Amino acid sequence: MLQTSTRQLQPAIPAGPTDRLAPVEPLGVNMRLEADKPLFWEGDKADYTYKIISGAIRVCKLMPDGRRQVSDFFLPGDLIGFDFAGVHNVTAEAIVESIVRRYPKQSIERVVRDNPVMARDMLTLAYDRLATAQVHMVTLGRKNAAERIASFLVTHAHRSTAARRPGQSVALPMSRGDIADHLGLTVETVSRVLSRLRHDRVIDLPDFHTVVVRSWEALDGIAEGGEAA
Amino acid sequence: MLQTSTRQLQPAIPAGPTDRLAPVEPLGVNMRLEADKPLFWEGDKADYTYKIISGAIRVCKLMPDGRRQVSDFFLPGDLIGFDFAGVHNVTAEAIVESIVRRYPKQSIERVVRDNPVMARDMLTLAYDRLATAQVHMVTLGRKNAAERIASFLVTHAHRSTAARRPGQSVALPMSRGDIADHLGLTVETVSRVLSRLRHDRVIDLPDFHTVVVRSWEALDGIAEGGEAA
DNA sequence: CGGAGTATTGAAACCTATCAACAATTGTGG
DNA sequence: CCACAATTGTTGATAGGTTTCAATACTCCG
Repeated sequence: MLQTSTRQLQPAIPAGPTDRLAPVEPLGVNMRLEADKPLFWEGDKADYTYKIISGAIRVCKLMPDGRRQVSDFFLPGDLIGFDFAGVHNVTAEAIVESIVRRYPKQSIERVVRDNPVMARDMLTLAYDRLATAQVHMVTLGRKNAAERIASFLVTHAHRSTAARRPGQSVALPMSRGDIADHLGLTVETVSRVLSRLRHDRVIDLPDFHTVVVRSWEALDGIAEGGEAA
Repeated sequence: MLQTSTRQLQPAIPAGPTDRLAPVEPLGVNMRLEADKPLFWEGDKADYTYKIISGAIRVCKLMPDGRRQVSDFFLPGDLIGFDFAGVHNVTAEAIVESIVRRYPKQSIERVVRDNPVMARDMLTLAYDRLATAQVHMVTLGRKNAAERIASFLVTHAHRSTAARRPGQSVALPMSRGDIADHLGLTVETVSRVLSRLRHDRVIDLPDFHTVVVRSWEALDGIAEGGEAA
């Protein structure tokens, strides 16, 4: 289960104009994280919040018998670990070698307390996350394998790539297993559906970690169950 | 698909000691909602936030072809509709005849802006919701039918009932269809699993809307995949 | 009492998981 | 640099759990 790869992603969002952490930026410390190394574990005391500078992070929960659910993937510019309960309720791990900037939660909370605009921003961020989770619950609860994969590709592309033109290449830093655990499928099913999408000329798969989208319309249609899945 | 029942739930949480809305309480207006009537629709402008006084609310999303995912159920004392994006991203409907107290979102935002404690409370609330969603994603993505039903019963009981003793009766205001759409199953599967749990002496089903838990240990075990599901 | 809606139960079909084999890739060390 | 091992991904055959289709029972109300 260990990856020893050293492939690395370039930051898609350099710093972001809407950097909500500007006031605490000087308190941040950059950290380098090797592939598959944890940023924090579920149950850990939540003393820090992190901003992803480069790389990619997966956030997941484990069942006692090892079954895993990846709630979400995070890319450069994203903030994670902002758990207000004092304890992380998910585990965060690097997918590839990543750089994250760590901020003391205490200082963030202070800014939230002193700065109403910041407080509102943080609330907006929290509700954005919740909205994302609600959309993903539809995927997990009501979509078939093809619809799940198509939804994932569209969503992930939307987050990681600005353009959306035919032939657009989308980086998939995560493994098939990560995708499977995100979508409630097995690696075999993920692989089969991707192969079928390639066979149907919807996508190309130049290598394991790249998807070239040939038809966004087809992908959108499949994602929402509009056409033959 | 219409329920015409008039059964009604008594408030389990009368007002709550941790009533976060105390400062805006006077601005609230009570509303009565018939069973199956919407409180708001996905896409509606989010001008109000609501506190459930009595009854039960389901929050859901619909796919174009009618497939439905119920993200969560809410009971007396709960706050809903606190979408900061300005637009509701889910639909909320009464399950049974309910009383909800409506607050202008504007006034809540003002309190959040002026009162740091309130801001922090709202953030905590938002992250509690996110944590709940993350737990439910494990259920949707990685559990089988029996584990899903058991998880739901344990979670719902935890929210609606203080006690947790053998023979404890738990009210299920929602229909089998609501439960199915919450757990990513069909009504038939929900019915079958409940029948099986009754046959296995884990629960009793005196009527459609009541579950008597005979063994919490068994239910907990099944929920986490600990024993034969 | 009757009718509509809801819930239960059964049989068959289907989608995805499981098991298994193989291919491709990556990393290691001679 | 190449051979080898380990990991990851793909593809095939089969099995199994849940859905689908169908029939019946049960409630709630008019």
